[in-house]
Amino acid sequence: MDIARHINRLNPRQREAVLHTDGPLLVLAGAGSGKTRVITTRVAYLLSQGIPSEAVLAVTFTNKAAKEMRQRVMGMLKANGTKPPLISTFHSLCMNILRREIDKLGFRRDFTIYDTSDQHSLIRNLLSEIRYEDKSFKPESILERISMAKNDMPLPRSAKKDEPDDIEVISDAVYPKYREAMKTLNAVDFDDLLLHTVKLFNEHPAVLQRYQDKFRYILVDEYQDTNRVQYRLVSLLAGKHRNLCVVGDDDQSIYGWRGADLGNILDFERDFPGTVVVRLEQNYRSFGNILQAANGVIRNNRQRMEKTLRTEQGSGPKVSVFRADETDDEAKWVADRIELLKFEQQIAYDDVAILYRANLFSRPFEEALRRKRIPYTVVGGTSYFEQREIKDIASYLKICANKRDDLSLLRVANIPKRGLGPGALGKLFAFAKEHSLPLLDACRRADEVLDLGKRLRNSAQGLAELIERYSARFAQSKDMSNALRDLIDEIHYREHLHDLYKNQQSVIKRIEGYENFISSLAVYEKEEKLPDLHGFLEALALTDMLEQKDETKTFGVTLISFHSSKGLEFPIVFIVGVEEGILPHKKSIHDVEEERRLFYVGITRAMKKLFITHTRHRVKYGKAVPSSPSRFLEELPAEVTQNVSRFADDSPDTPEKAAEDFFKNIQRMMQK
DNA sequence: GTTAGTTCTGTTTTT
DNA sequence: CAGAACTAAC
Repeated sequence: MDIARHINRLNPRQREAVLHTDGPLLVLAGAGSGKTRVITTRVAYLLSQGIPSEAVLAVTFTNKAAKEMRQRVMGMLKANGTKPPLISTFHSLCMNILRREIDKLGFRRDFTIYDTSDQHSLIRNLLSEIRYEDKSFKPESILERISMAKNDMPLPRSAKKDEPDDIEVISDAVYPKYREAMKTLNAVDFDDLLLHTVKLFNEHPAVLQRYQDKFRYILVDEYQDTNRVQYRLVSLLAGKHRNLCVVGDDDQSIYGWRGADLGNILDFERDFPGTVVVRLEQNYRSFGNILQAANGVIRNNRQRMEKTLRTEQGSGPKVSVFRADETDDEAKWVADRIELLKFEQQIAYDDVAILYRANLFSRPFEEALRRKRIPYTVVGGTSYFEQREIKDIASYLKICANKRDDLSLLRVANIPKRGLGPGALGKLFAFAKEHSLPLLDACRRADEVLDLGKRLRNSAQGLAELIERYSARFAQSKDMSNALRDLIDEIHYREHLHDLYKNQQSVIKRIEGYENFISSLAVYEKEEKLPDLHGFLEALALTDMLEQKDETKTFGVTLISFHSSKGLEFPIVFIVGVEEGILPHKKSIHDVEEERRLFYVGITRAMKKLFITHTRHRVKYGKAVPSSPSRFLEELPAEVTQNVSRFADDSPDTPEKAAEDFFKNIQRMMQK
């Protein structure tokens, strides 16, 4: 059979991971050890053993990973026409469970998903409700604390335990109100998707059992990134049949700050007795010197499972370390080097990546590359969904889909201007509260709202009528994209944009934005078997369906953060800004080990040649300040690195030295 | 109800 | 320095 061929090509460890189908299995997959291949082959193998597709579940974090896995599994299965199993992100898995079962928790099945900015505005509303006027609190820090609480993270109580600081007090006050509000709004946030599912399983054992018996074989990718709630979810689901395979690399755990709990992977053996551990340490990606650099660095972490990456490739060139005088020199040097590589070694620009700690460091490199006419793409940045016109239109759809979603109604109530400003809405809102009605109903019954002018009553009723009418039209699920277009026309949204922005260019951009949105609705309708508005809004919240157009092909040199680079590989890698305060970032200094892992992730992206750069002076907010080399540089084994700085010494940064270096530098330039 | 001036802040990111 | 968010004056 076909599958045997795939299995034969694996190394012994990999094969072990594939063939161990029953009972708990922990696969510690080092960087570049062929992890995806193992996972895919394992899934295909399970199916070839006669296990029905429906009994297999693979969970990932991102849609991208899910998609990739799906494609590769399908590629292996295509010959024998087996149905692919469910490969899903944590969130869409929970979404699908809740869509069926959430009424058991007192929500309606037409619930809405709130994204971060929805949460943001809810918090703001709640704060003003408590009449908390102090503006020094950012809603996002409250949100952060709420999210931490939900994910059961030990909250960093103020170091001294005498009295909780203000942000704690206010968060503790807001949290219960937040939960309450979410329930009346019939909305759940991203954390809730997971949390409610766990709650559902805990409170309804029969439901849990149904899913346990359905998914008899479970696989979790990137297990080192799971948080406590995800851990609980997985334990519950796999609790009965215990055929749980988790794959991950504790050394690549770089999401502690958003709740990932390294303990999940470190304690897996303890939590699941009888676990078989497979270590994949054979690396197929990088030359030996790069691996030695990586091993040398990660060795310094205490909290980890011992592993050492090996390769059968040669050692390759040494890791070059360059020290620039300041930010622009660093960028210029990198650009020069890339150009040189291109000419001397016929390297394609696509093979090169520049990695940094924070996105804002991309600027000088963009500039330097542009000056040299070197093509590049910056990965990361603001997402499409943040755009105003998208939010506006999406809010209209949300209120049509879930008539209790006051927040979305609030957002669109005065877009375009209907005279429903804060004053009028406040009165409507008070009325709604008084009669415990959704805001939409309050608008419909605006006649009964005292001290509201006639015009405003008409406005509110008109709005309610509009929403009801389109809601009914969308509910028919026929030709939703045309309905949306009519809605946009009817509210004169285009004209609204013209009023809002005097710059023609940006108006055109935004019109393109919503046109794009409409066509993605059209695409959704065409591709989905049973399209409905909820399905579309889910896809919108849970997938990257809108920004997938240019994902696969990056052009030229790739500029990317360490975090986003995880999982990728490049023949040539530049790691830049490796300085104290940046690579162990000053705000993350409490978890130096995670910062070290970040560096490790960066190093292990490189296949053939790695450059590491740092500067003596960094331009920060317009001013140059002295900057010292990262402590991690000392951890690079000397035998695999070479210093390629103009000044070979590692002298401290005294004025005398600086002058001397300057002089040497001049001399060098004269010799050229 | 807007628009221009002002203050403030400044990691990492996915769902 | 630069972008966001907020305030004060039209």
